Amino acid sequence: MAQERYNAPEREKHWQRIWEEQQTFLTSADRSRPKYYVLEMFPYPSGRIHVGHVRNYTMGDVVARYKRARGFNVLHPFGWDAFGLPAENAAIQKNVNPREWTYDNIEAMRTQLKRIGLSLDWTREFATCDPDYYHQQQRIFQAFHKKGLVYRKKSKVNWDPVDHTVLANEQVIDGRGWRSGALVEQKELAQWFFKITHYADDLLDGLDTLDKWPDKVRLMQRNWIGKSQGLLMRFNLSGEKVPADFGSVQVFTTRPDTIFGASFIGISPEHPLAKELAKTDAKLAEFIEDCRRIGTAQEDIDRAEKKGYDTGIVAAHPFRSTTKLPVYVANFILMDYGTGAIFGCPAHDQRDLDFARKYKLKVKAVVIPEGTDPAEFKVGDEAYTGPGLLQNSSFLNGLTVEAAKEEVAERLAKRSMGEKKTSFRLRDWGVSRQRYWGCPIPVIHCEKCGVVPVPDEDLPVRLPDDVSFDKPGNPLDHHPTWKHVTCPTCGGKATRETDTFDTFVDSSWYFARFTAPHAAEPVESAEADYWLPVDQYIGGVEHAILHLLYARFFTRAMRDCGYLGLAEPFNALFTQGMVLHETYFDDKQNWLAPDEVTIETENGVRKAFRLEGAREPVSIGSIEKMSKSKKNTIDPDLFTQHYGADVARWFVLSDSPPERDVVWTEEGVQGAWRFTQRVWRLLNEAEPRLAPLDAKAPATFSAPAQALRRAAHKGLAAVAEEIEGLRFNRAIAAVYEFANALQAALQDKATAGDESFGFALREASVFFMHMINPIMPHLAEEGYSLLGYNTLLANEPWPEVERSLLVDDTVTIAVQVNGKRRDEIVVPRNADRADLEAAALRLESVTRAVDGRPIKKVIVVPERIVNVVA
RNA sequence: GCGGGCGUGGCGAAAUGGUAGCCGCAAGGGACUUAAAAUCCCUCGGCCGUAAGGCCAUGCCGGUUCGAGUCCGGCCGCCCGCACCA
Repeated sequence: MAQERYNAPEREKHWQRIWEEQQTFLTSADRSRPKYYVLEMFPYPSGRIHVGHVRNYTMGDVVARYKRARGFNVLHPFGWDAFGLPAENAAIQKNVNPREWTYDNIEAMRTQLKRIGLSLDWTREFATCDPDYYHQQQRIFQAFHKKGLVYRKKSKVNWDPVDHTVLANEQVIDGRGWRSGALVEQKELAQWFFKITHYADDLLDGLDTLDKWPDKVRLMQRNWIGKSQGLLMRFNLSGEKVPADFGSVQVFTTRPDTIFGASFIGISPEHPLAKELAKTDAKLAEFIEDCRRIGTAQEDIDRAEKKGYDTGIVAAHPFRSTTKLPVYVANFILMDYGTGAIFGCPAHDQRDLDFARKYKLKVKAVVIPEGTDPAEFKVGDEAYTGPGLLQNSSFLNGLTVEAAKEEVAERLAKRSMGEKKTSFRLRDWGVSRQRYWGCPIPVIHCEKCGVVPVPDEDLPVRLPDDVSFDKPGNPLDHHPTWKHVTCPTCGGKATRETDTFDTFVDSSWYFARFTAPHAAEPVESAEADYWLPVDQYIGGVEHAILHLLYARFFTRAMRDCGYLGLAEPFNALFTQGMVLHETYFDDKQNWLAPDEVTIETENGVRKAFRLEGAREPVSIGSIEKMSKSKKNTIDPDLFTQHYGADVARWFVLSDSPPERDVVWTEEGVQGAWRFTQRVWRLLNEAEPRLAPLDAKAPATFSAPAQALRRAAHKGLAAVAEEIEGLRFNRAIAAVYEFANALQAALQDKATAGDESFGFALREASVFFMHMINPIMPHLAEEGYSLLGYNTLLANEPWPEVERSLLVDDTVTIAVQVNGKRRDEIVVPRNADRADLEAAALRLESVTRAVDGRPIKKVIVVPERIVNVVA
């Protein structure tokens, strides 16, 4: 064929210009069509897009383009999660202004993203650091405050004494600040909290309605909320050492039924009683200090041995006055959960058992599995936590675990020694950050009036631009003038709150703001009511808990403040996999980037060589998540300039299911690139043979024409179905399958001069462009234009398939003998059971396999299988 | 430790309880070419067999079923999440 190669980079620019000129992807105000809101999690503007972005945004774009073609009114917006630490780090390291740095990054990334050809409505773009956005966020805070959903309390933070800054858990490495290396201190600071626990039950119950979320994510949220029903029990204390005001200790338990198996009381090292005792007990103080040194990291706690300190105090058993329980301070009891105190029942709790064995405490089994002889039942190294009947338990003997729980609760309640209590693991959301680059918390601290919200007319509280990062600590705090204000209530001297919001606050309502991004209110009811919820939300599974839980909380809180009319923001959630790449390193353990090496295959073994210099051999490492530190990244921008966006879009969705990780390989890219060229070639071969644009459908189709039509209609239907299910890899397989059929049809000499084939070929070619359009929109427009159309494919509706062409007249079904496949037969689709049975029994292969045995029965499943049982 | 998921060709993968391996990648052979690239055609799970055909095969062992990659039970291995949560 004489046609030129498809010049993707050049043609892609062309079509992107046309789309932009014609405002093709502007959100329509048309309310007559059903709406569809597709959203991908917005990115942090780091400065460069990476391949993971390409995959994430392409997935959303495929859905958006497909739904548009299906007649939906689509909202597909984009924005920037633009507050956060990296901007401050850049300010410190490169002496740039965080605001300028951020907006420069946004500018650069927007340019890169536009080269991907995403069908976004860019008129709705905003960044969370836009004063307009954080202005509205401050107003939401005031509304939450008024509603009682916000409060201030003292809370522990990781404090870096050198940098004068609060550190996130991940910034504390081996107990030291990641930048300063200073030993991190635990410090109490007054912090702002959102009362997410107010919605704990609702957030939990709501999960049941989210049937289009991955079960995994729902389970993670359920565990995070961690609801448990239990009992608060009071134990009276006695002993010389009992401090004043500590006559009793409150314990939370989910196993009150095991009370007769109790052998000790355990309290957290941070429990008030422990702290009080430590004042006069130096050894205890030392023990508590030791516990603190274990740290808060999961790994450390896991590795730590269970340890306790006997306080010498004893607690009275509530039902058996002769039993006294020693009170231990124990390192495995968390102050944050329940009451920070437990009663230990070693036989039925593994941790208690480990503890009891170490300190030689009594282990008494009080629950035994039904049907087991109590005399035989022994607790060894494993606690028994299953169901069973109570024994050795006075009035509880013979009861089930459930009944015993009730009985204990009732008896204690009568004596005011216990009450039922539901506990949640979920804690209120601390939103204060001692940082500059975030949304200012709009309150003023006045010596006379206390905490005063900034009045609405004074909002927004803007971040000052003239900040200095010369000194350690929060620039807002040591800005010469910014924090000094007069109190809005009394007019006296006052200071601004210098904390800013956790950036998770910014991302907790942006999806709502997109429905009316320029409104003078946080949201515009009519718009929000029309567009919300998001119909399809797409993003990384790393946000499975925090971001998604906070957004669900915000939606409820905003509903209760009158902003929104719903509880659940995201109807369907999809979590996509990461993009991985092989790694390379030299003998000095220096990582090498993919474009610094060349791969050659010698005797079937892949070997890597350094491209520059002496071509020294280098090692091929494992396949890992693309990261700057391992240098195994691919720059989508460079890639797009060379191969085009369509190749990148096609490749990241091919091969692997979208929820799974995909490995970026040069071979895979080549395959995608070859396919774009093949599409172009096929179209150019087809074009001269197409029926004219205005040709009427012929009355009858030749066999090859009919076969092509079947392939086209089946292909189109398959692509539609797979995109609906977000199975993009399978959509791509269906396109390949159709392309193979089209190619075979074009090579078929019998079609020369066949008019009905020309018609079928036009139809098939048009369908072909529709099939690839969601994934390779530029090539699809180019091809559509080649076929003689002067409208944009992006505006064309998805063609209707003829259902009759989706089913074949004949089917091939397998014939089994005793469940083993022996043959296959081609039969009319509607052949009845008797015909199928007869056809199968006629087969020589069946006779041979039956080998003279009597036939017991024949299983016939029309259109599926015949199984002869002999 | 607890919870969840996954184990299928050389690789990524596909398969409403009904012909295991669609599609792609890699590999091998051939055509075209002065040559290469590109493209096109063929082969491609393993074993036995000249062939026809047969046997084995979805991590391992068992079960249910006419029929199991798929359902159930028990192991083994890998991955992910987490909360020592009373």
